[in-house]
Parts: sequence; C-alpha cells; structure tokens
Amino acid sequence: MPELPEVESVVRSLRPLLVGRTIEELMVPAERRAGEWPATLRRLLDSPPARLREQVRGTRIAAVGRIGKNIQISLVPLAATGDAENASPAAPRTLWVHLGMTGRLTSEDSEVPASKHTHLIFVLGGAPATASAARFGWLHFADIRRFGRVRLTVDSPASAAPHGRPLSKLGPEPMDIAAEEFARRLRARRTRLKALLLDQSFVSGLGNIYADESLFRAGLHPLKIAATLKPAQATALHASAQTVLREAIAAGGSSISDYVDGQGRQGWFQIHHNVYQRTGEPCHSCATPIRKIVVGGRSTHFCPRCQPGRVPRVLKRATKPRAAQSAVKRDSRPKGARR
DNA sequence: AGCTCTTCCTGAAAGC
DNA sequence: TGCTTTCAGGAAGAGC
Repeated sequence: MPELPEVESVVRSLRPLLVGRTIEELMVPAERRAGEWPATLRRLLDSPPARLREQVRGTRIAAVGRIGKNIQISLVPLAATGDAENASPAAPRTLWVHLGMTGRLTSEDSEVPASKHTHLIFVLGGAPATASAARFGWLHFADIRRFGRVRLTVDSPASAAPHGRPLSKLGPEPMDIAAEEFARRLRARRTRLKALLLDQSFVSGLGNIYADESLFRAGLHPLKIAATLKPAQATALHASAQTVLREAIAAGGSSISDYVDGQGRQGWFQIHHNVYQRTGEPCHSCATPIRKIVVGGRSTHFCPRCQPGRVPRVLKRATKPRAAQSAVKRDSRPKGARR
C-alpha cells in the first residue's frame, strides 16, 4: 500500500522518464465498454474522462513531485497563446494522482497491453531526457480496488502560487516539521496515537505500515492518548517517524501487496518491518509475540512489552465473558468492534 | 467541534 | 473440490 516512501519511490523513478515529454493523448479503456462517464470511474475521476483528456492533451510535463501521498505532475500547455480573453486553455495545470491502496502509475513500453485494471493510458511524445527512456511511450494508471484518485487542477494565472493546492487540509510531513512544533501539536489532541498518525491533516505521509513502525521504534503504545506524552516521548516519536520514512525511501518502499515503483520495481523495506503484519511472531527486540488489535478500524501491530501502556477500559471489552481468562494466546480476528 | 465508524472495491486466503 | 465468507485499507462522509 503506497505511503510516503512508496510514493516518493514512484516519483523518483518516473521523473527522469517524464519530465520534458508531452502528453499526446489520453486513452480510457472503460469508455469503450461503458460510455462517456463509466460507473467504474465515477470515484476515481471527478469529471468525465473527456474533460480530463481535453485538459492534458497537448501539454508538456514540466515537473514530477509529491505532496504527502499525492503525486503532483505539473503540465504546461504547448501552444501557450497569451489569450487574454480566455486564459484557461493556456494556463499551467497540475495532474494529481493518489494511489489509494492498489494504485500503480507506471511507465510502459508502447507495446504493452493494458491490464484488466488499467484505467488510464497517457500516450507520451517528445524526447525524454535520456535515450534509454525513449522506449517508454506510455504512462499507465492501474488500480485494482479503485481507491485511488486522479484529478486535475488548472492553476489560476492570477494566482501567485506556482501550483494549485487543492490539498490545503494536508498537514506537514514528518521531515518538514520541527520536533517542538510536532510536540505542541500532539499536546493539543486527546486521541489515540495510532489514529492521529493516520490523520493526514495532522501529519501527512504516514499510513498503516509506517505508523505502526514509528510507534514501535518510539516505544509507544498505539492506544496512548497523544496529549499525555512526555516531552521526551514526543521527541522520540518525531525522530522515529523521520527515521522510518528515511530508511524506507532508501529501500525503495515496502512491497506488501502488489506495490511497484514507476518502473515496475519492488521495494524491500518490508523485510525490515518490526511489527507490521508480524502478528504472533517474536519481537525483534525482546522476543515477546507481536500483538494485533484494531484501532479506528485499522489493524494495528505492536509489541506489548516494548510498547507498554494501559489500555483504556472501554477498549478492552472484546470477548464473551466466558473466555475472559486465559493467557492462551489470543487470536487476531476483529472482536467487539464488529457489527 | 472533534472523534469514531462505515463505506467503497477486488482478490487472496480461510472456512465450511 | 468448490462455494462462501473474511480481510486488507485511504480517505470521504455519516453519525455520535
């Protein structure tokens, strides 16, 4: 599942292949099957494919970047006519891609057929920066579960900002915020750490994997209330989030489900996970079995010994009274929260 | 206002 | 063996 390190890896792998190239055409396989506004794309796109096509066709890719988990592709119209009367056709614009759970944005040889879940195919023209990139004639967006989002913003010429920022609710990334500011923000929130780390308006870029891994490294229980952290704990969490993300980026991300970067390469950080999806396995630090609980509807993995903390009473009720004893290792299926 | 829960979606894996 | 159920999760929106 693409979180900040995976998205950063996609961006880095695509940038040298895309910058400087033009978008000649946008092909949308579902249009042929299901008409001009296919139901399967209603959530993925915020307007009919024809509108997106109109906005990307005949543009040059000026930059490829990232904000949080959002990929940002800056487009400049080729025929910039300084038309004062109707500025929008010539205005720079930004293609935003969020990969959701299973989204993939990959460069492909022109001959590669679209997979069953390829929703968008951008046909590239112009000369890539390097000769070896020339064989990539297509940019595919595929997404099995269709939790991803693709949208386009046209940057207002009147605006001083270089790019449209439809992401105003997005919080700072862990690497872009000072420890003191991070601690101050934590003190203001009376919610569980795990839920808070997943909240993109609090910090952006962390998802389920790196939230769990950050809490483990900081030695903090996922159900701990943010405002109750001691200053040293807040600092530790800030540092661990930065370190985990940095290391994961260096490893090319974590390939858990079917994640690959823009050139189809897997990441390797999953072999360094301490807790994520290691339920029942021994903690790398103390050998205590890793536990899994559900927090805010998300599976949450932690080491009960390395991440001590009192679980609020209301959250403990889980099993039927009869089973209320045993230390016989609890299984990991969702309990009380169900239904 | 601030949280938490539910919904969307498919395919792999578990359950029967 | 084969059908059914469960589970995974980002983020919007509903509900409390």
